[in-house]
Amino acid sequence: MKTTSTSTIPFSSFSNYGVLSSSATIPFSSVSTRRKRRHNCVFSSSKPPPQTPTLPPNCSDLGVARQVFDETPNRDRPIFAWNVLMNEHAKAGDLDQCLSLFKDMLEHGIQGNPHTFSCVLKCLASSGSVSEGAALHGYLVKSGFISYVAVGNALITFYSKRRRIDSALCLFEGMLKRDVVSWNSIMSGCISNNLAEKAIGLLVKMRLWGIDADAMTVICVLRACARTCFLCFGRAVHGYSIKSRFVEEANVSNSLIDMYGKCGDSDSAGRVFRCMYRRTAVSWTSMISVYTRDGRFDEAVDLFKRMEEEGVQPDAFAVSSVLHACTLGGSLEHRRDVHDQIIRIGLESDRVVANALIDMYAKCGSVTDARVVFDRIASTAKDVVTWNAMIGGYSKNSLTNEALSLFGEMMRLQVKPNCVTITCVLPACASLSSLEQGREVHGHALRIGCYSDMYVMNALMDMYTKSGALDLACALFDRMEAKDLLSWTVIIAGYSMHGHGGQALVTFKAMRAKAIEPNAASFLAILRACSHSGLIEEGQKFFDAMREECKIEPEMEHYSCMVDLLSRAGRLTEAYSFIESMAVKPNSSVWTPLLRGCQAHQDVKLAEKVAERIFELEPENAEHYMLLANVYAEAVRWNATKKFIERLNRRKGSSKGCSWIEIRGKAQVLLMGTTRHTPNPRRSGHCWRAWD
DNA sequence: ATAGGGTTAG
Repeated sequence: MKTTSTSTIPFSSFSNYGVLSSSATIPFSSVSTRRKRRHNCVFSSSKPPPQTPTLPPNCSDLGVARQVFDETPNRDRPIFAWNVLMNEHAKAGDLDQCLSLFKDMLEHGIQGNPHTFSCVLKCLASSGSVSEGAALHGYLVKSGFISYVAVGNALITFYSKRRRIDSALCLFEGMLKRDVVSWNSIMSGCISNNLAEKAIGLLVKMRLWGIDADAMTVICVLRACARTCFLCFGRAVHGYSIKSRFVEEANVSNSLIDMYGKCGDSDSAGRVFRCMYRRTAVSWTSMISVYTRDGRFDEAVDLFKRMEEEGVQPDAFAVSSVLHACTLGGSLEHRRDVHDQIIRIGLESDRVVANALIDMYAKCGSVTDARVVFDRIASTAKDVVTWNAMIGGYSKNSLTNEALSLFGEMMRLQVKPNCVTITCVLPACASLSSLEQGREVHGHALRIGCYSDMYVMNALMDMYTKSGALDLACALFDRMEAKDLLSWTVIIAGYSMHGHGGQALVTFKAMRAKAIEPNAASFLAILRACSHSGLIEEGQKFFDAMREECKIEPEMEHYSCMVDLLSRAGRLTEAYSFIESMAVKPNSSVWTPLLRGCQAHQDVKLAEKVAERIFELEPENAEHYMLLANVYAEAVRWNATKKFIERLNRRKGSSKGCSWIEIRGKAQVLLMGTTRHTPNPRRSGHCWRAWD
């Protein structure tokens, strides 16, 4: 080892080794044994008849093999036969069969060999309990099998996959013999257990130990770079993989694309993609995701279309990722094209694809289309994601009753909800202010055990504040050990909603004291609190702090909140000049609070001026005319009211009729006709309405 | 024996 002096930058220790001569030409031709994805057809129309122990059709000889094996007397069954059968069962995805064979083996007093144990550990890693694996670990130590590297490696993977990275690390440190696979396994375990930095540290150590990296090492390190956004190190690894010719391996290039994309360098990702000698479906999928992450949705969709043209059959992954691009920003035409292509390829019946389709249609506002896909999936084939996507779709589109009734159906069918389900359905309870339903969902959350899920806790608090139970929201807030920005924002908005402006201010300060940086939404919450409680100076201070200290550009809602704040306090001219000074063109939501202020403070002259600006912006919205009519009425300007209403009724093409009556010395304006712009009943103020 | 790509939440 002569590289110790340059080891501060790990890559330099790479470059000292140059090209790895022995394994450079055909480094990993044998690694391509990837688990085959089973294609689950979920649509009821094409459902195959149910059969109990399912074996893939091309593996029916496994059944025969098993039969022969079972009929053979134990003394004639070599250990090799046990291992082969166990491996085949594991490969077919039948882990129970594999494990029960192992138990039979032990009962027959047959001692396994390293192959047996790595197979069993693989099964336990994907389905078993930690205690079973730990028991086996104990046995392996006692029997001495632990000294086989392959056995130790399999144990590392087992502990990593069961999220016991400490045990994996402890085992790794204690290993007497380690090979590349040991290092790759522990690095990969660290990465999937959120210890990507540790993985990079391990790589440095590995180089110091003089162990040569292989293609898998490069793939692991690239994943660590992607996780930590360590672009410069990722570039160094790229350089190394060119020198070592690992880059010729499609899997390495795919990881490079992913790394560049996740580090925000989509141009480099594109360069790697274009330079590839042979692109696999994974390469295309990775590149589609890179463009999607970068907001280049059209390019993502184009790439998907090109994929098939260039002879690579898109799989469920490619399709799901392009659907994600369509969800975030594709045109209607793109969505139709992609859906047609999916049907043509025959992937519409894949469960993940169907779920992505539901999500796409729901997020793009066509809940009906989403529901069509949802209904086409056989009820036995629906998974939690399917239900969540549909319920969440209803929630997001303000179809609260549909969201709640679908959740009810899910419960009736005894589909087990998860934390995501809870966050999908809670907004529906919140928007109905239905404390009863909200509490019921809370009960489900308790039963599932969502108390450590931040999303659920925030959604619960939001629901309680909106259902009038601020005290319950506060109790949850106090009990949370970890609070994020959203938790604070929800509780500040809650105080604001219930008129506790002072408490909102205190909470906002407490949040900043914890070094949590407010965003646009939390500023809106605190501004609303100031406006509702008449805290004018404080509101102005927050508005200035938002722009100057936090460098957040105010959105229309912030402006309208400030106008509301000033207008309520009667500082109407100030509000007017505030609007005039805005950097962006104000819309009607900024003007209307001022018009309401004019009504409350009976400033007819300013009201007329403001109203004309609003009429220009939205001439079709009857609400605005009503507002001005009410200003006149409020100020007991009978003639003006009458004249204005006559003007309204003369308006060409107006489908609405307007009238007014006097009750107890006050004018009440009546609007008749169909409502294109459904008014908010909470804001109706002095007007009465007679619809149709 | 080890690895990479996708979907649902605020």
